[in-house]
Amino acid sequence: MHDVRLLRERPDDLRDAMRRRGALDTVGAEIDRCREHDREWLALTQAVQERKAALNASTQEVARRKRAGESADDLIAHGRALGEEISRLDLEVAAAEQARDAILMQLPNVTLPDVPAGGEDANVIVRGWGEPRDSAGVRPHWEIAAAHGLFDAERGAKVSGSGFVAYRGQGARLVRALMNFFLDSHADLHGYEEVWPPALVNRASMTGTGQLPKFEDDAYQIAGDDLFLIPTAEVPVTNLYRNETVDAAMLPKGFCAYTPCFRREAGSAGKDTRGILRMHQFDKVELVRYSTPEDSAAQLELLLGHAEAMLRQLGIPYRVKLLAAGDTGFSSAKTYDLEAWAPGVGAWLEVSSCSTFTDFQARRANIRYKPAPKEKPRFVHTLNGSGLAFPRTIACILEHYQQADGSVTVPEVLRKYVGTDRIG
RNA sequence: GGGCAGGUGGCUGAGUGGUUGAAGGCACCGGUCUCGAAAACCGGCGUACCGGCAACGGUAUCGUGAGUUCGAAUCUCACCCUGCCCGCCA
Repeated sequence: MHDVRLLRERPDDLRDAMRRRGALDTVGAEIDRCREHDREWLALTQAVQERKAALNASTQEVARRKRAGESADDLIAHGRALGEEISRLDLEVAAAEQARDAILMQLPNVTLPDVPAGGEDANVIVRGWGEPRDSAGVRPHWEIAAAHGLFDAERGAKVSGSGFVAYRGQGARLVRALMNFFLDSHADLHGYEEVWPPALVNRASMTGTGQLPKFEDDAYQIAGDDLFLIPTAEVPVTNLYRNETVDAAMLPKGFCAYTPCFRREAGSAGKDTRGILRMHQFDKVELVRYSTPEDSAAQLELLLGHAEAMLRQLGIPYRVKLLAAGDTGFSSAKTYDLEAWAPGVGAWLEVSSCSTFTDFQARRANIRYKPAPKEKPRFVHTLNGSGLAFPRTIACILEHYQQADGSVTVPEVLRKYVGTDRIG
């Protein structure tokens, strides 16, 4: 959610931000309508406040006269008429405000100056790490998994539907190993506080981080209880401090959390659907950071480094991609994707997405901090990134560490968690 | 899920439908006093929005939303949350 003042005072900056995302064609007219609603809201607000002041004065006079034992019938009639007018105006104010905010809530965040304008063609590979393995002779992860019984897509589909798998045997063990390895690393080495949050959240939380109202169709909703299955731990963890003013001494603050993630993936049928690359339910360890506005750019690099460390520890080659404005998510101001090399499918797989949301989420969720005891509270900046998403990491491990005999060498750092140095 | 009791400012805690944005206390800030501090005393002390260069003025705000009324913290309804008891459950 943007500050209304951006709309009111610097509409050209807002328009320019939408242009860099390639979204001006679709939202340009909306911005104009939004400004019109705002002007209307302002005029109506002033009109209704004037009448409320008059009514309050009249009411005081009624009270005074009653105490004095005088008649106030004329004022009461006057008040009744004013009250009716106020009721009408109040409805109009609310309508204008709602129309304005409905548009404002649907406008994506303004990207930072160092984010390239344009669509995905303008994405920039910032750096790479490791030697991508030659694809020749490397089987895709689903074949390896099938050979060793690591996950069961057929029965997952029977139990739940397509897009769900049951990890089994060493596959299930690998999931648990990743969970422990990631959480141990972030909590013990990178200084994050470990959180085990709720996996069902309410509407206010989903709105706070930007999933609602625009992307309601992407989320699973619980029938009968206005609750949603979380699409990422970002939602419950960022919303931990919703409607709070945090202690400035707490910043910067990092949380790491393992959760399953649930996504309807409406509209993405057929894309990357082989194996476990795109699931309705998957596991992820998420990193969430709160920072001051001044510090958030540096915090994003720090966060990115923590996610990268996981791939380095696992020994999986990857590259860092800075997303162009048009490819950057709705709430994000700047996003780096971490793409790991999967030689079996011959593709770079997005295993992490690290973003700064500036004050976009904090404004929606009303998360503030007091810079100094006497100063006014300011919105914090929120950041988050995967550290890492499990299924694609598993795909990369199975393919990168695949041996000629079809077995898979377990990455050094995972051996104590998996309990073996070889799968299959 | 059923029953009971509650939700008031940073905290605590009053509040007969009519100068209640809200007593009192604590905390906090400024001042007097003091070598300094404490105590005492005096004064100040929420937030958001609108108008104004500003001083300041206005509107809203007592869990949330609706309603009754000239006027609601106070009355009505719904919902949310907290505590306790019962039931159920890992």
